[in-house]
Amino acid sequence: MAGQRTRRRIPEATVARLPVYLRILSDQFEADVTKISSEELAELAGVNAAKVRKDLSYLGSYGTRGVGYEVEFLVYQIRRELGLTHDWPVVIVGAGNMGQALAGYNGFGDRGFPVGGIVDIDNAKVGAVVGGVRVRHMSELIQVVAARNISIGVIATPGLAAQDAADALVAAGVTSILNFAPTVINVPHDISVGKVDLAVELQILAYHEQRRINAAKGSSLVSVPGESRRGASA
Amino acid sequence: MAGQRTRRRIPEATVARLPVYLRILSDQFEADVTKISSEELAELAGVNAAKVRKDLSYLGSYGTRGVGYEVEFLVYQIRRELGLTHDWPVVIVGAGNMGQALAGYNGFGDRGFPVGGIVDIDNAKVGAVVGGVRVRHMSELIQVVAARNISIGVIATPGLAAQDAADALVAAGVTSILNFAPTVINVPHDISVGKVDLAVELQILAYHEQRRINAAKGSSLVSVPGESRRGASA
DNA sequence: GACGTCTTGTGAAAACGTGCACAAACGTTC
DNA sequence: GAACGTTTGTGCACGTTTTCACAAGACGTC
Repeated sequence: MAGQRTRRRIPEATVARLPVYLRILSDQFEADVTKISSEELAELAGVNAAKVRKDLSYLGSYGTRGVGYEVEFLVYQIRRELGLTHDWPVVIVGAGNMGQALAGYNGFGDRGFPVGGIVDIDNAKVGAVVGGVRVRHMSELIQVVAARNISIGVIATPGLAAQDAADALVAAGVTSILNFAPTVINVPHDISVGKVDLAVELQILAYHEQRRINAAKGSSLVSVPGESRRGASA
Repeated sequence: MAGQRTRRRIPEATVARLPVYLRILSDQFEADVTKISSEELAELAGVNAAKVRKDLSYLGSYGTRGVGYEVEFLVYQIRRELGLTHDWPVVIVGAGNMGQALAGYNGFGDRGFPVGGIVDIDNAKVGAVVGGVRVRHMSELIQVVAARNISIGVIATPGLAAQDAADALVAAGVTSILNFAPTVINVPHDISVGKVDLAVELQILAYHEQRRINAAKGSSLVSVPGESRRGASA
């Protein structure tokens, strides 16, 4: 417990996997499992055991050789490293189809990201209540952000409005943005951006389907080469 | 056009960026732009120009030195490579919050992925119409898939039901799965899986926020190190 | 307390992805 | 038709990520 500073840099690829481990470990803890080996965790996460060990080693040496990792302790350490020891309220920009779905999605608040506000530029949508939160007008964004000290914004607007939404979020003081709009947004270099693009994901799958078909056509002799499960994030 | 077979293997990282280029190029085409340089496309896509050129070179030598790329032709080539010359109907498993939002989201059908069916295990949900499609019972999945020759399935169930949904999809003959449930699913090696996990994306952002805070605390002297915009594909 | 079994933690190698830098190719102008 | 400015296509070096392989440490047993 030597109040250690987070000075080591965790590779981005590892950061993207830690949430997956965290969820699995939390589930195991719920199921009264008290310890787990890298092998078991790897199996559940669908990755290689060596990768799990290297990933966890960035957090520190929290395992016990010959035994494994203590589930509860690991959960705590990952949560601490990811900054999940407290809630991070988010503000959603755009109260359309997508924005409403996100606001109504419990998996958000349940995992420490309560919807602290939702705004839309369309007056017709203002006032409606989705997911227990009243939709406010875009012009009030800065107040919404300030009121709950929000640092994460979610863009759920149509593609054309995404850049304006990003600009407004940055102006309001948000420093991390999760973009659901099908547009590349431009932000200052010190703002973190995550992207979720449904069409892109489907098009990647289409490519694999296409290859499958081409492969089958190319030679009916060879057994299907086949793609394996792709990784996360991104 | 020497009916060239797609025998070269395109790196996964490139495949993930092609849809982004495609969208930008389509927009440019709509705006009557006829040619574009790697520099311009890179700027719009938020990536390095050399990367754009290398990515496009996997499709073939379709640029003209000293000039750039012909937008319309590039659009055609990328669409061909990604297998987007025809529609890929998808079946959605789970008609809850998320499933309904997805079914109602036009960006799906608009981009060549019409909702060919939606199923749920809950009889109370069967019969409802979302996004113009009637919800059918899970037990009819195989007929739904067969009827429209569907090869892509979308899992929009709660986490606990995701593995069952995946098994059912595979049994029904689907070969690509996009998983929105917060669970790692196990599938045969010749099935492609894409994953979209909102909580994971938010947790990655939380990590960056956390680091920002730690950095600021660590030394008030040093200027903010700051994370830059992260890549695609969640 | 020595031995055997188990599992971590980590160097080092291999694979993969990125970015620089420049020759080759194109269009234009004189 | 030569000279020039432009932009592609790609070899090469670099950085990151993955995987292997194994020494070091923990536990249980005799």
